[in-house]
Order: sequence, then structure tokens, then C-alpha cells
Amino acid sequence: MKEKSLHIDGIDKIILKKLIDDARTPILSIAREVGISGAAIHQRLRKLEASGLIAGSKFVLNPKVLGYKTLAFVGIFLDAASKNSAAIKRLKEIPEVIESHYTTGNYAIFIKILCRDNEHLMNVLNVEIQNIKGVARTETFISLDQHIDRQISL
Amino acid sequence: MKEKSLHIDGIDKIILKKLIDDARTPILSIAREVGISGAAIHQRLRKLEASGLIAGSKFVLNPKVLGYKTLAFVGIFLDAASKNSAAIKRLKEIPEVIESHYTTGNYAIFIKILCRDNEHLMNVLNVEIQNIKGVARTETFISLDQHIDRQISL
DNA sequence: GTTGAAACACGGAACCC
DNA sequence: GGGTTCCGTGTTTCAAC
Repeated sequence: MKEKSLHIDGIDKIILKKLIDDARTPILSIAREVGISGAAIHQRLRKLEASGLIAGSKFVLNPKVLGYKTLAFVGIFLDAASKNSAAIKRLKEIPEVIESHYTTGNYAIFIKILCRDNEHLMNVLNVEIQNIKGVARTETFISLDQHIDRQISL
Repeated sequence: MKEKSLHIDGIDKIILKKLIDDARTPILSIAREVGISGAAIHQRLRKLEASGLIAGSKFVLNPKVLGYKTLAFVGIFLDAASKNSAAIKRLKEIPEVIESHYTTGNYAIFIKILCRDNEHLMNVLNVEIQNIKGVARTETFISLDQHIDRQISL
């Protein structure tokens, strides 16, 4: 299969920037801004989707409104690397775990975890995470403040 | 000011789950699924937005299509905590930095960084990050594989 | 790139229970 | 309060040009 070459021009960038900021931005408002028809914007979007660049569109929830105010990163040491896939399977069942990576460096697995408060975090760490077979120990970094949260720049 | 109590019932959950999955899901398709009118869905959405639960909606880009294939976490040690805000200001100017946190634990600042490849990552670390005033040293964890990436569960 | 038409989204008003 | 319908304007989506 031949790959489609992906040429993103200035109009595509404007379209994407608007939609990255707000996925429900009216296509026609973008059309008026760049001076082409709404249908043309739509065709460009379909091309960008077909290229795989647009992975999807999501509503973003504010966890604080639901009482989830503690964000933390946890590095997990495994006592045997072979326990990796079993541990990941268990991590998927813990709803507080919102990211999980297999990483180079000190840790075998590195996760991002969202809890109501420090007590909830402690409970998830001591009861859920530490009891996963193969988990030797963990190191936790609580995010006191997040200053940057963005996507790849165009 | 009295806070609005936030009661999320089953219908709200269905609406949110659909829109978290795809922010451009037609309201009427959700309406048909849950068996109420489109106007009612719309009213519920306005209420959820007013509560602050819905932080926004975003298009999600696939960095790999743009050639960005190396995701890493970097823990930053500062030689004086007072250099914190100046360092963060500089980090915001580095487009490869997509998340930045002020954390408890070993590091002063903890960032997530997205680069084209390992060479690009090395360049950003050695040229951009290490030259920020106050940065003593860094520890890098490259994500070899990401298994979980989701939002808070409802 | 364009137009045009059908389906859909949004917002207000009136109404029911 | 939350739900319904009806309606007008603007938007999305599609095929055809």
C-alpha cells in the first residue's frame, strides 16, 4: 500500500487549531474566517482523518468537579520483568489509573493516577497497586500544580 | 454564592460517555438511544456545562503521523526551588514539552515531552532543558509503549 | 474548489405532570 | 424541576457540478 503524502497547508493548520481548541467549533465559522466554503473545510477534514492525523475528538471533563483533586505519577518496580503483561491487565481494572507506560529507566511501569484526595491515593497504592503480583515497590510523585497541558504544536 | 449540587443520573452518564468518546456525536442519535427528546439532551448538556464538569472539547491529533514517535517523562532537579517559576516560563516556550507539573518527591518539576526520535529528544534535553537557569540535572524515562490512556471514569 | 437540499443543531416559547 | 412539542435560524453532510 502506498502512503498518502500528508501536506498540511496554512488553511489546514487554522482548521486544526480551531478544532483542537474546541471540537464543536462550527465548520461555517472557520469557513468564513479562511474565506472558503464549509463543504471545502469538510473535505479537508475528511482528508486529514483519512491520513490518520486526527485520532478523534473528545469531551474533556474537569475531575475536580467530581471531587477528584489529587493527581499523581507512580513508578512501579517489578520483581520480574516477565510479570509485566499480567500487571498491566490488573492496572486496566483500576479506574483511578488514567495512563500507563512501559518505560526505560528506573521503573518497569510508569502510571498516572487520579484520586479524590491523598487518603484515596494512599488506599489505591497500598490496596490496589501493591497487591498486584510482581509489584516490588513504588515511588510516588504527587502533582501539586500543573502548568502545561497541551498537544503537539503544528 | 451557593453551589449547584451536581446530580449525574444514568442518562447524563450515557450522554457524557458518548461525547467523551466522540465530541461530534449527533445529539439526536443520543436522544434516540436514551429515549428522550433532543431538546432534553441539550438542556442537560447546558446544565453540565454550567456545573463546570465539562471543561471543553478537543480534537486529538496522532503525533506519529507527524513523525513524533518518542514520548518521554523527564524529572528535573533545580539547584534552588526559587528558580521554579522562571524555569516554568522557559518550559512553556519549548513546544516539545506537552505537560509540566510541580511535584512532591525527588524532582522539583516533572514534565512530559514529545519528540520525533531519540536524537531529537537528546537535543531538547541537552540544549533546551539543561540550559535553563537553575536546572541542576534531569532523569529521563522513555515510554516504549503506552497501554492506558483514558479520562476519569463516571 | 463550488452549489443546493435534506438532515441536524440550537434556542426560545408554550405547555404538561 | 424536568420533561415534552413546535418553530425559526443556522449548521452539517452529502451528492453532483
